[in-house]
Amino acid sequence: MGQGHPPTRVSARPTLADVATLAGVSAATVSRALSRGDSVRSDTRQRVLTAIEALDYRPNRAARGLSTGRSGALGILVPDIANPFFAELIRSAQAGARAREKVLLIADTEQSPGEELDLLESLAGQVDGIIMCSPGFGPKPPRPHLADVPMVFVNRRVDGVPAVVIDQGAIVRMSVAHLRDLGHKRLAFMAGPDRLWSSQQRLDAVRALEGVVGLEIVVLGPFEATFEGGSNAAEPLMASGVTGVIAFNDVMALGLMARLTSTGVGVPAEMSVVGSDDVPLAGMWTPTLTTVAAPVRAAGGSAVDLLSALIEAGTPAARPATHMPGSLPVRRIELEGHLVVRASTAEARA
Amino acid sequence: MGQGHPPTRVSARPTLADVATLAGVSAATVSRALSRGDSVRSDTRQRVLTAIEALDYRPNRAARGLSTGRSGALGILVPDIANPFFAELIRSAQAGARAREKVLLIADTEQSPGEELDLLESLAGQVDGIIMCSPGFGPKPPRPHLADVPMVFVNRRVDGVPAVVIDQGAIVRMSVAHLRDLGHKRLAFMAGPDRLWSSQQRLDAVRALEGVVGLEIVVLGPFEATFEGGSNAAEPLMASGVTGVIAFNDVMALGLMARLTSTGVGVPAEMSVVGSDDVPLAGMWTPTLTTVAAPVRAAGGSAVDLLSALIEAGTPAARPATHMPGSLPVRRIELEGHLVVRASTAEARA
DNA sequence: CGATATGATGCAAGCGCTTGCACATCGCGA
DNA sequence: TCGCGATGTGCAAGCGCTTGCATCATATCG
Repeated sequence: MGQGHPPTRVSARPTLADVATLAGVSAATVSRALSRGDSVRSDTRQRVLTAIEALDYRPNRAARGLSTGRSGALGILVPDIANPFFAELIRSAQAGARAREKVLLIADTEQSPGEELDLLESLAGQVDGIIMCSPGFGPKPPRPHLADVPMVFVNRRVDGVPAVVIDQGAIVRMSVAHLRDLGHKRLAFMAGPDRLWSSQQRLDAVRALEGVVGLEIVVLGPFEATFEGGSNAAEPLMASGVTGVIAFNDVMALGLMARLTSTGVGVPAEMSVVGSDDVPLAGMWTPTLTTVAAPVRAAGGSAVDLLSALIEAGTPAARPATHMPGSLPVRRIELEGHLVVRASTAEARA
Repeated sequence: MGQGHPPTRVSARPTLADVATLAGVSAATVSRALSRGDSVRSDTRQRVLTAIEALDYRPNRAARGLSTGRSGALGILVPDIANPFFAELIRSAQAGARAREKVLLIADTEQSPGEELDLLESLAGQVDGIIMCSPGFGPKPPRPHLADVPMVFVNRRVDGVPAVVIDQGAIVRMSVAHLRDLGHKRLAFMAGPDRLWSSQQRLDAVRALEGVVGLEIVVLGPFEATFEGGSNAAEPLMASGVTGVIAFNDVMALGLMARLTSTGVGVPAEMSVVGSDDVPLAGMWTPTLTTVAAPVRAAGGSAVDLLSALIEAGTPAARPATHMPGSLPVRRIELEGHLVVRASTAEARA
């Protein structure tokens, strides 16, 4: 390509130049009218806009990208698309991206840490910034050239990397308060995998609560953050002699309830169960699950906002905060969930 | 951008030219070594490859795209990312895309037909081809300029548009055969939404089966293809007096079972239930669900294959089959699922 | 009323790559 | 020995856009 067609433009898509011609201005003006609408007289812009409309012109992203050095794409790395939590996160991120006329590249690590690095690298080459929802590898992005692409974490706090986090302590406190209000005295906390930041945070919150609220909390686990993991918790749970349990997330709670029910333990009659996230299934299960709804949509949107700000600022996330103090965007957004009371919790037996 | 830096290249990413210099050849040669490896002497290519390695060079997609007119991206339009069926489809499509060094742009219509058109249009501008899994609008892509981008449908048959379909008749036949083998004489078929191609196909298959296999099949519905939709089918189902039911998909089957169980109807003791798709949840439910597993991974992979072939052929899907007969790629791929027997089906009561 | 600051527009270069064509080189048969 | 087709490389144009600078028209001031 790139060679001299004899000037037989058949019916190719219109270009900037076509618009310019029709509007009677130069390509530069059209370009400016499109980007920073200022610096073009408003009647000129009007003419340009009309021409664009008339030709049904749409800018060529590749050309723009080549010129600006930005692809107009954002990447998001998740551990599992099928997980409703991440599916929802993706949706909201996508909505945010669309609103900014950017596209979202989704990479699914399928829970594999090895894959994760690979994907991260290949993403890094194609996008202007990355939203990391995958909790896989250690605290620092390993390969040096990755440091060049702005990045924000979701539900993971790493020194100096901007993040959107859901307040894990609040989740625990809400759950505990709910159960306490129902008269439960002895509670269990079903821990998720140690490697998850959110899991550690919850544990910390639990520990901070032990004793001080006049009830006993026993920690079970860790268990895998899956349906199966939840099932596996049933036995130790029953052995612990508590009347209420707080699960690390809904899927585990569901697994737990399934096992409980099938072994003849009544929920909530004999055991109250609280989940976390409020996945759609939580409202469909029998019994429906009391849970702390995660502000997922907000999280996705915020992540995109934050990332965009970072990109705008041309800040490769790791730049030392020496120069231009104060000019950096917010580097951390904290969100809070809310309790959704359903049928899996009830008053403690007298 | 695009302006004369005083030649102070700081530490920008290496370009083709850098590689060329290091390898002692021209940029053209490097380019050729990278694309069609023939037409370059093998020792030359070796030198080029070494240089690439040394510089950790990676081609700039925008530049390539601008030059070739191809973005190297594929689009996939799904009605719901969170639906495990589509999540899996996306995964396999993504794997296929990756293998071809292409990226996958995912668009989620969130079940809204209006949104769908919008998304389709905006996708069309950014990708080389589209995989349509969303069953929304009528038989023909509406806007004319969409006809320019190659497209393949999944589980939807449209005149002249290439497609990957899962044999719906086979699903019905397997399910029926299974129940018949268990001694059931009167069966119900729980229909999905009329607008779905797959739903219509199943209905046709059911009708074709009525009578001929010596059993009675009553058709219920249509119901929405959701958990709730399944629940709603419980009442008419019990009224129909059958002993076995074939649900349009797993999610509906699960909804049905939940309602059945909660109203005291034993599954499978009093009612055998067969689903379709084999979503992960099917194996976790109580009781576990007998279902016809859909060859989803194969479908995703095939869709990418088919689409790539189409793109390669430069065939905008609608070109009349006049010239170059036989040179067109396969236009339809048919896949078959298989029965997974679990605990939701049992022998008919004597 | 001429000099000057200001804002709007055009010019043209260049982003990093692909590719048609021209050219050099080689081996071969005549 | 020369001519000739292959074969392998290089040249340079151009993909559609952005943007620094020059230019020009207009508003502002002395």
